[in-house]
Amino acid sequence: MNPENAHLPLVAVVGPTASGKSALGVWLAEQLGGEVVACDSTQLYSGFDIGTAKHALAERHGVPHHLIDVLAPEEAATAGGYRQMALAALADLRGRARLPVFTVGTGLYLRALLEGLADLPQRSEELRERLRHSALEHGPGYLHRILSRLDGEAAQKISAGDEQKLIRAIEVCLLAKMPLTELHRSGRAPLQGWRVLKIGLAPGREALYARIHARTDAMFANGWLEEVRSLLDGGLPEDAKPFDFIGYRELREVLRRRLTMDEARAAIQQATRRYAKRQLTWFRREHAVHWLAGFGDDPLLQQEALQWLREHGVIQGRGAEARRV
RNA sequence: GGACGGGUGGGUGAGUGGCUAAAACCAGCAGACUGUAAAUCUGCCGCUCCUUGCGGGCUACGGAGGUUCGAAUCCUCCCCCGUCCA
Repeated sequence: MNPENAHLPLVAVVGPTASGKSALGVWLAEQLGGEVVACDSTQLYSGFDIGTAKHALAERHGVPHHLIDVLAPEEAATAGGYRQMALAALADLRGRARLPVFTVGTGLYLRALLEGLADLPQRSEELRERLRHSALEHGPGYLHRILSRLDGEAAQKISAGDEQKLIRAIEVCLLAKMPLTELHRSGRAPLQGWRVLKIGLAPGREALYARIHARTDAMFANGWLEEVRSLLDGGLPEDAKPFDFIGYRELREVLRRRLTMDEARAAIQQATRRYAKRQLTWFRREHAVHWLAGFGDDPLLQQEALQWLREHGVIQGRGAEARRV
């Protein structure tokens, strides 16, 4: 087999927020000669550090991290864009014979990378604006009726209340001049040349929630509010995409004096709990995940993870040897 | 001590005689999701039984009685909370 196409191992650590994905990712990378690749829609943005739980340099233990701080706050993250960047990162790692260790919070992005995306038109802000406008004029149900006409099958799958998904579906149909369903049928291009090993972190619900609460408090103590203040003082528009992220929107409201710190804290903890739940729902459906019950910073769990990877052909201090696997 | 106002399901809070296991919202649980995904959306949400049905039973609107064919809704007394007057 020619090395360019050899199936090299790729590790993906999935799990809900605050389950210790980064800690496990760094540790595994250290043990196995790898580098961390973040798969997180929020860590993509530079400047938004505390609330997105980016590892500080010291916590990275010298392990290179990729796909963190690669977008300016004014830019828009998308699944397709992430896929492109991740493919580039993978090519780089392959060239240097390093093991990629993905830390995955955004399930959609991982799926976009591994399974590919159908070849669909990109979003068009102008078209979306027009659709939103006529939706307002014609009242509820309008977008759903439009989609039914363009693509009945897609309309059945999307709830009439889900404006965001309806708009994307309509947008695709109009721009491609073809039903979305048909475009989906033409298939996607899955990732080639990598053998994916997924490890899932599944701490108990109560313990996870407790961590979420504690982490929120720690973020507050680390000057999260100050970070938000300086982002806004630096001239960033209040409606920049990252201000939609959990915590950033609440702290923006604190600075506008529409929320007290205590209210913000409670709202953030709650939103984070719900987010973790949605992640769990998504990851439960992910195929072939090796689930470990606990947190990623637990040494015992780390050993288990390492053991499992070894059993599956990931070789310590890999590099040239791994190519022979 | 007196005068009002109020006590409703985990929370807020609608409901002033039957259409009410009780609006709405929140929380919670479950789920969907191929380019906004830390987003967006959907379902369930007192207990229980079965032949899982716009099905049956039980419990529920501070407490105890009462009126009524029927009460969260009306009456009586009691308890508690708030405001005001002494």
